[in-house]
Order: sequence, then C-alpha cells, then structure tokens
Amino acid sequence: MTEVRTRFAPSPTGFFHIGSARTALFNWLYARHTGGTFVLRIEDTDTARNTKEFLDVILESMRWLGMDWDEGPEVGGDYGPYFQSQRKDFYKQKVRELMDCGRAYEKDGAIWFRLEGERETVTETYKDGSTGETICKEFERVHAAPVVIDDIIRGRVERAEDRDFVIVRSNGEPVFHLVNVVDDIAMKITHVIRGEDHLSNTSKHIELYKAFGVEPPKFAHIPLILKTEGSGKMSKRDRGALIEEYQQRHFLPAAVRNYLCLLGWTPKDDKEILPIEEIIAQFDLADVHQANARFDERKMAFVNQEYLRALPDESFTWLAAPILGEAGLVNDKTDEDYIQKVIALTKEKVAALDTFPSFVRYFFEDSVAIDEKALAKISKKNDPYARCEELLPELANLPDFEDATVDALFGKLSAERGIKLSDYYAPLRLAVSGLGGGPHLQGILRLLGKEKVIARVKAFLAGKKS
RNA sequence: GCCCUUAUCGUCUAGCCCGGUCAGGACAUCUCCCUUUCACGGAGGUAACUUGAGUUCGAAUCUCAAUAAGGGCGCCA
Repeated sequence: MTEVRTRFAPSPTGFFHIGSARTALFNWLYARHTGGTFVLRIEDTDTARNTKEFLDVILESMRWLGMDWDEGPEVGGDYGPYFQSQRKDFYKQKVRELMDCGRAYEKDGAIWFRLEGERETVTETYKDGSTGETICKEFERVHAAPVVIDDIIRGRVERAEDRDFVIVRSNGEPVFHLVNVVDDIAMKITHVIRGEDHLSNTSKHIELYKAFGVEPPKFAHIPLILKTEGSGKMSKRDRGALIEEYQQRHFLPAAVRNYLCLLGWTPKDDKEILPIEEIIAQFDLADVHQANARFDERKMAFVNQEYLRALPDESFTWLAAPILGEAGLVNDKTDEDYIQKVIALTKEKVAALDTFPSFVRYFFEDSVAIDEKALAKISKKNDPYARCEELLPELANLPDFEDATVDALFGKLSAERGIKLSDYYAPLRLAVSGLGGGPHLQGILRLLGKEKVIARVKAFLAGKKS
C-alpha cells in the first residue's frame, strides 16, 4: 500500500472562494485521515499578476482555517518547485516527449494533443455563450475509445474525447490540462480530489496519463456548492462566497471549517458540530455525497454561534475587546475594567461577533437610538412612556443601583399600581439601551449607573413629544 | 446542440449497496414550559421520498424512461 498523497492546486487570483476552500479542506482531511501527505501547489502560470499579494490571500486563508501543508510554498519538499511559474522547462521537456512519440503536433502556432482513433471532418453550429451568436465551426472529429474514470465518489464513469486539444498556447504558455497532469505525475499524487466541474475534463487528463504511460491516480469528484437562492454554483459575488468575508465578520475559523465539512459530507452519528480531530478520524472519500449542496447562511451562523457559546470566557474577551476598538466604541482612555464588565455581562447573549458592537453600543455611547420595531412591539400591550414616567422619580430617589434595591422598587411599584412587574422591564430596557433584547436588565442598570440611567429615561420621554 | 453528473421536509441530510422503518436528525419556522425582563435550555407541532412505467406478496430502496437541477464542451484555471 503506497502512501496517500493529495494536493490542492489553487490559482492565485486575489480571493479564496468557499468552493476552493472546501476542496482544499477535503484534500487536507483525507491526507490527515490516512496519515498521508498534503501538497500545496500554486498554479501561477498567469505571471502578469501581482502574485505575491495574491498568494498571501490563499496562504493566510488556509492557515486561518487551520490547514497546514506538508509540501509547498514556504515549507518546500522533495518534489518542488511548487510554483508552476518555476517549472516551465520541465513542461517543455514533457511536451517534447509527447511530440517525439507522435502524440502532439504543432498547428496555428499552438501545440495540440493527438487522440488516437479514426478521424472525420465535421461542421458544427453552436451558440456563443456570451454573445448568443450562432457560430459555424469546422473541426476534426476523432472517434477515440471511451476512457474509464474510476471515481471514488461517482463510481465508474465513461467518457470519450472527440477532438484534439491544445496543450501549449501559441504564446508558449502550457495550458491547465497539461501542467496539471504533468505535475501530478511528478509529485506522485495518488488521489485527485476536486470539484465536480472537472469531471468532464478528466477524460482529457486520463488520455494524457495514458500517453505518458503512467497509471492515472484515483479520482474523487466532490459535489459543488450552489447559491442560496437562484440557480448556479456560488460565485465570488455571492454573499458568503469568499473566505475573507468570514475573517472580516469575525466568524470563528473552526466554525467555518466545521460548516464546510457539512456541505457534501455527514458525520456518522447525529452530531454535526464536532472537533476537527473527530472529523479527521471519521472522514472518508467514499462517504462524500454525490449531489450538489446549497449554501445556507443561517445554518452557518448557527454553527458559528455554537462555537462562540463554547468559547471560554478569556478567549471570548480576547476576541471581543479588539472588535469594540475597531468599531470605535472604545479607545485607550476607556476604563479597562468597565470594558471587561460589559463583555462579561453580554457574553452569553451574543450570537455573532460581527454584531457585537451594535449589541453593546449603548454601554459606550451616550445617545441612544431607539429601535422602532422594539418600541412598536412593546407599545402593543403596554405604554412604555407611562411606565418610564412612573419610574423616573422613583429611580432618582434610589440610594444605589444594586440588584436587590432595583428589584424592590419594581416590586413596590407594581403592587401599588396594580401593574405586572414584567411590564416595567421592557420599557426601561428600551429607554436605556434602545433595544428590545440584551443582557439582564439589572446588570445593565448597575453598569450604566444612576446618572446615565436617569438621563436616558428623560431623553426617552422627551423623544415622545417630537 | 453534444457529453457527463445528480434527484428524500424551505435548507443540510440519515435510510438506498443487502427491498418490509409511524421515512430519523439538524437549521429555519410555529406552539407551550422555564425565566415576573433578555437569552440559553426543555417539550411538542407543521413539513419530504420529482413523475410515469416495470420487477416483486411488498419499492424511498432494484430496472427503464421522462422531467428537473448542476457541470463540461476555449489558445481560462
């Protein structure tokens, strides 16, 4: 049994797509599951771009998701170089080999791969995808024997190529199909795990393997990730399509990774949220699904929330505090102890870190924006202004804002006026925070302090007249 | 147009290989309980085998077809 070698071969384009991330993840998982080797190879044949910056996007995103590679950029390996831009001489040599044995030829300045089989010249008409124009084109159809793709996920797939294809462009650049196969052979890749969009192209690749006299690797074509709504696969313009978006929105990387695993694969028991070690132990290519999966932002958010809740207090504080600074709510002058108290009070109620600033804004800003929806909801069964009117003088008379003192006041008022105790909570919460939800009311009052609470209740009442 | 792949609740899916289940779980949604506030939590509800043939005593499960969805047919990767 030879050692498993998987690879992820991204092209540095400046962003890291969620589909690419999952492909990388499945390659990584399978290598880790089998104790094999995970290779990272950069397909940067398009040298015109700023590859250093674009490369960093990929490397950083991979690391952010907790993926490491055994061979590739920055770590090296025995089968390098791992940048296609540095392997051009090697490709030339392999193309030479194909030409020497008659499997490649030059035409129109480009180099074509020659299929084996009977040939006939045919004319086909088809609509151009972008312009919609009908194009007539003459080409040489080859009746090549079908190629068998033995796919771990799809099973046996048969497909025949019917025309020669370009392997080196007229500008001298080798094309994807060629370099992909040549590198996979050179790097001794045993399992090619990639998106199903490559399944049809696999017949080209197998033809190349055969021409080189090499046994093809095992293939595993994983399902695609589709848009939440509408048709087609996730494109970079779709919300949630880019890994950088999750970084910016302060998703927890382990949560993103966990959710990604759930798209096209399911753990054996009913537990969906599980540590990566357990996923590695369970993951197997044979269990990967065949049908495409639709991306669901809400479930992603749920998984993230679960990971957030499971975070130890210190870790949460460590993550949350800088986010408040980023949002401009706190700065060097803000009392550190106060920040800690706010975070401690709100931690268990926070659903996501990107909404954390708006969730605690009122602790740091004096002007409170009243949530109209919350106001309307409360007003349905209660008169928030009347309740605050009643509370205002009483709050002013309170000696302190300890929980017991505040509770006693609520109790006294509700008994005197024959109003439900809870009818005081929501109006007061709205007046001091502007929101319909949040942490324990008593905690809010205690942290804000008497002065601010009184001022905000007054401001709330003043807002009624306008 | 040609080729390849796929098809279970709104979404992710279990079950399919080796026919007999009240077709299970999760997200979302709704109801109730807990909490005299917020949320978590707990209990429950609504909700699916694409259609049509065939094989069979019996089909989500096996076969075929139709339909639908996705992908590929570039001197993109």
